[in-house]
Amino acid sequence: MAVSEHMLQEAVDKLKSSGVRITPQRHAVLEFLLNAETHPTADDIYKALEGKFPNMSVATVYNNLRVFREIGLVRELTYGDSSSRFDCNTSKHYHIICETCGKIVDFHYPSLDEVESLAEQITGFDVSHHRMEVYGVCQECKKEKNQIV
Amino acid sequence: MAVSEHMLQEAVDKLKSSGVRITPQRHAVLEFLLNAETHPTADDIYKALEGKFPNMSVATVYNNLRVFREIGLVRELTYGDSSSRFDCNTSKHYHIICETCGKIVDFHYPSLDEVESLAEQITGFDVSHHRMEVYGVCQECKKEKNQIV
DNA sequence: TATTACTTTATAATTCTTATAATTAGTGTA
DNA sequence: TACACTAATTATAAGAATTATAAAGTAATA
Repeated sequence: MAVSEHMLQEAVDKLKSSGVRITPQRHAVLEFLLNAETHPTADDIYKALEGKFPNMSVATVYNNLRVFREIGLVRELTYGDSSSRFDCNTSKHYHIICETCGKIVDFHYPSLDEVESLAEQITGFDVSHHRMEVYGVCQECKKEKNQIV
Repeated sequence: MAVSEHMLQEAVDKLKSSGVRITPQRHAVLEFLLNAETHPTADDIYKALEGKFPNMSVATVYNNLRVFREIGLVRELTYGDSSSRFDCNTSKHYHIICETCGKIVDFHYPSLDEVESLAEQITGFDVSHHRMEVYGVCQECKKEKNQIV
């Protein structure tokens, strides 16, 4: 129970007010996501909940993630070669990704409103949001590299 | 021949100096990418070159795109639900994407070196680069929306 | 020209995600 | 609480994008 019950309750309320039923599976996926330190894939979630719900289908995980995303409880992060990762976007933040081990670390920075407004002026789009990721090599992988050399 | 022969030659030289053979298929993929106004998918490229190379395999397109990417001639852009798109990253720029029709438009902005150096300080990563996309609705789709209403 | 290593081709396999249909189970109301 | 309505879950299959494999072809080099 790393995360406050409050946040979970808030999320459940948001689902209810959107007419979404609270099933045990759905509740478990939501709880897992809120407590996740990492940014899990659908399969991570599936594997984590297999013990509690031996009959659960992968489709259920995907269905629920889609519902959460549509309501705005969850952000879907898509990167190069692997599967999507899911993140509870409670606070605005960016991600920095290790090119060696794939680790994703949160990283706060004042939101780039300036970029959005400039893009709007240049392109004539109605801007809704933006995404940004920084790539590099994390400290652990740097150490390993040095040891090999 | 929208793109200067110079750029193509430069790219070919870069491949040669990396020990990569210049085959007709490889040359064609490269040329197509350099001339592309859009940001094509692997399948776009495959379809475009089918006429010239009736026996070409999709795997060849993927193989060559991987080679180009590894050498740094091409950037792979991954978005939500569809396939990767490929972009010759000759000049640093960002993309703005229409949430309605999926169109991708280039968009120049002073590179955010500040973000990179801050991220480096906070996280201890060795930063190599970053990506950013702005999302919104393009002018054409805005017009259509208004007409429907 | 012969050899070697790299490429292409054709095909199969993998992986991630979505669709389908039947069954199960929440939720509001009497 | 029981009922009925509808949504959600399950199991399975299908789909799409990408990668792996092995055989055949081809460029580069001596």
